[in-house]
Amino acid sequence: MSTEEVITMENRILEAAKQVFVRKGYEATKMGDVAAEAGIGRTALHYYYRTKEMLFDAIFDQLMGDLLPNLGVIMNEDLPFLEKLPRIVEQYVKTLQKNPLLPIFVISELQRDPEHIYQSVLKDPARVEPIIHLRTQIQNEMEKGLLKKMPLIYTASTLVSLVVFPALVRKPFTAVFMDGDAEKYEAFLQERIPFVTDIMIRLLTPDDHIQHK
Amino acid sequence: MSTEEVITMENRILEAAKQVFVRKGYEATKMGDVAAEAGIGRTALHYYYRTKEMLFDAIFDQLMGDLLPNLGVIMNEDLPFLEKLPRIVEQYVKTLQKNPLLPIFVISELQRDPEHIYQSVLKDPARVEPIIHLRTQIQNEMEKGLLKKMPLIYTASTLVSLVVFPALVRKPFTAVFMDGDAEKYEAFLQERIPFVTDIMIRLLTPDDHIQHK
DNA sequence: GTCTATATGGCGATAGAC
DNA sequence: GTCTATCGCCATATAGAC
Repeated sequence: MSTEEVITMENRILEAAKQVFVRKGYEATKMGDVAAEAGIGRTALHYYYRTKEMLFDAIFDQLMGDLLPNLGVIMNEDLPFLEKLPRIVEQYVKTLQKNPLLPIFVISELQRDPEHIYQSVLKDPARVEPIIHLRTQIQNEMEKGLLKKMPLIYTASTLVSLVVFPALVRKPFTAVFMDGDAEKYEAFLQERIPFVTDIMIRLLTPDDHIQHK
Repeated sequence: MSTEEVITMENRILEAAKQVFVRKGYEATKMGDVAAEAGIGRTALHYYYRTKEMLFDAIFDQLMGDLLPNLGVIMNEDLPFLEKLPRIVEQYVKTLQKNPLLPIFVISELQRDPEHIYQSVLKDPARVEPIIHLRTQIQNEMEKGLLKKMPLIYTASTLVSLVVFPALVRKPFTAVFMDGDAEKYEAFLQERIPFVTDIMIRLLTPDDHIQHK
């Protein structure tokens, strides 16, 4: 599947397009911007990709793929959910740190053209399966009393909110809480991993295991 | 401050502009879109607002103001933080429900032109004061041992993540978890208020008050 | 004060030169 | 296969009519 990174014009363009589209969003990106980033003329770009939409489609799937790297592997491991959880959070946070602009890009695209995202995720079973598997596991463990019973959306929304949102508001939070020191904020995101894990564990541990009141 | 809502052409345009800018974002909004929404000719709009930027500036502050309505009042009340918290969460969630598209609009603008947001928030002391006051209160109560000690950003990021993110991903979450039933999702956001409050309270209650291990 | 005809510029796309 | 000259459209902006 990996064709050893040949440095063709195509690849240079795709790399440039990824950068620019993610940084500025679809609407604000002009073909000229991508051309400049790739170091070619504005109209020359049209030889390789006849329309803006085609160029965008070419990079979109790759970008989506960046978001679920080793995550699928972890989700499929044969461990109780509460033991998987720390590794899921860690992997999730680190993936978002490696792709700092991706969350806002996805959110924006979700607004501009929701179907596009849905299709991209749904068309590849490798992207859906781990999630389905995890959902089934959670529901099973709730049945067995290993996890506190609650509608799945409570679990999902809490986990995703806690992990994704701080990455999404990186810029303003860095400005407000870190005096603009970007590295300090990245360090915070790291330190925060066990903190988030802890919240989730407390949330999902059945009452009879911890509570006493 | 409220000049009794005169229905002038100006007001119609501002109302139209708010709608369209929030729905489509700055880049994707064309002057013609706003004109159509206001029911006037495309070029006629330029009489009232010479440039797109000027029109945008005219509505931007109003939009920001929508986000902090009664929230300031609550923040300034003279109650222990843990008792304020339920009301803050409730007010916050309800404000975001009344302005469903605002969160994503703000996030997008934050990417496009961060300074603009900062200025808008900072220039009005009424918008900053309650936050400063709340911050001071939290720090005081942590000193006194009424709240568990932790860096402020942990408290802030957790609260804001839990409240804002689910509103931000309304669309996809409704599609995935509610079979597209928008009302069910809004109901979920409501039910979720005590759930979020609970997480925050557990997070901030000092160990010696609840733990026994 | 309200609106329109027209100018100006930029962007995406095509046809065709090297 | 690689790139450029050029077209045509659409959006913003202005000058000026009613």
